[in-house]
Amino acid sequence: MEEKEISQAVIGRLPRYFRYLGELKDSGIERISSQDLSGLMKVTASQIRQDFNNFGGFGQQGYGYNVEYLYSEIGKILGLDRLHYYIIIGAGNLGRALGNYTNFERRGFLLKGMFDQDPEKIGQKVREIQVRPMEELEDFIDANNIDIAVLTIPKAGAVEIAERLAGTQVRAIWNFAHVDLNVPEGIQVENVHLSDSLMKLSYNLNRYMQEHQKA
Amino acid sequence: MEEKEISQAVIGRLPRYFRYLGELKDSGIERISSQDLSGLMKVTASQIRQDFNNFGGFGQQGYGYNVEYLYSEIGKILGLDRLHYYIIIGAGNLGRALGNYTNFERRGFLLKGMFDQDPEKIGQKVREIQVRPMEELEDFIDANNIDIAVLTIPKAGAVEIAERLAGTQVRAIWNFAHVDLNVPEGIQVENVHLSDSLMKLSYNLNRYMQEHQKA
DNA sequence: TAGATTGTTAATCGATTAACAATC
DNA sequence: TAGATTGTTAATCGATTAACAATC
Repeated sequence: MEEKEISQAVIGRLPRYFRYLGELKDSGIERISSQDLSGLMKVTASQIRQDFNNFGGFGQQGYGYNVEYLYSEIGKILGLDRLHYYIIIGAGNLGRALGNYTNFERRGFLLKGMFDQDPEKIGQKVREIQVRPMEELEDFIDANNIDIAVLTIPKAGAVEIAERLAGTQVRAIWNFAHVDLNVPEGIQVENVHLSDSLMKLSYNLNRYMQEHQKA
Repeated sequence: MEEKEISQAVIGRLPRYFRYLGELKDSGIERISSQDLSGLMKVTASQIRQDFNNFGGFGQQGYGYNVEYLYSEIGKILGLDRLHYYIIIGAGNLGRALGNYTNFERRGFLLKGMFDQDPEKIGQKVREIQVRPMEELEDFIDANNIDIAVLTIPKAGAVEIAERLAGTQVRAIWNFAHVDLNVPEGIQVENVHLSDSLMKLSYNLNRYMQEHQKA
């Protein structure tokens, strides 16, 4: 069933290519060589060509890559050519912040619902979306063709909610809870562990200061 | 000046070790072998031992690792044994969400100030912290021993603000703006590109669906 | 002591970079 | 055609895993 199986290292670089190509496109640039893109993005031209060739040849010898075409192809690879309906579970600060972040809509990610277990929060509005009680989760997912769930609840409840989601048609969880979810294969999980990221920054900060004998 | 230079792959795993060890500690477990930790964390025992040995031997043959000791050592490596004062630049939804996230305080990251250029936002409060105008940035950093700046502003202004920060004592930028900052070496940048993360999830979701011929 | 488990070296695997023939 | 630049193979580099001697 598997195709060639692209490594996650490559996938992880695609959004950045997509961003740079979008900017090139917006500034009216028609074509670009791997060499020029390399200079811009500070990665090797070799890596750029290898990465793109994982998906078949997008370029042309002697010419380079057509910016608009490449942009659109990478968008397709990333699944941005179709709509995704998502819900946010957890209407706390972070959940509401993400719910208000309208940029995702531009990429085809449409917020359909928000959920929380706190009676205080139920009924509150984020943009046009009303916060719903957790009891309605499964029915709502069914009725609204939800395929992505964003988890912005404390770690305590996250594992259990992930299990509930596994029983629905949701096939992707964007997990902001600071815990590793254990979901059946077939459900994709992308973790955003903010405190891990902060600790990494802290490590690099402290190491640099030590190496340079700061006060 | 460089020491052994630990790879970022290893650094990236430290916070997760730290989290698991904290949980083990909290449940009263005194010691653990790389093998048992391996089962728990779903990484190889070999990798665990290699990772820890980058920093010198924390274990003991025939015994394993003392949970409390290892936890505290990794904390030190991550720089969590000292206080970090940080500011948030950009008092929008995300900035306020992060400002309200009190868990960082427990790790020694103390929010000292918030900044925004929008006159509407200036004076607003997040916890005890009042949002300040951008003009006060440099003086405030100086006066309050800030070493970390969190950037939660739109990409348009981020590059310029990063340049301003480069002239201050700030030595680490936690960047949520969707743009690559160009700072002098010596300033650490950790990017959290949420839309990149969402696109990665989208890729994996779509690939899986295609492979499994969903409707 | 015998058993367990680390620390560390060696082997493997995968990802990145270099090189160059194919070709526009 | 000559020049440019890809696509792709080969070489290198780094990270992960396996193996085992050291040692608690």
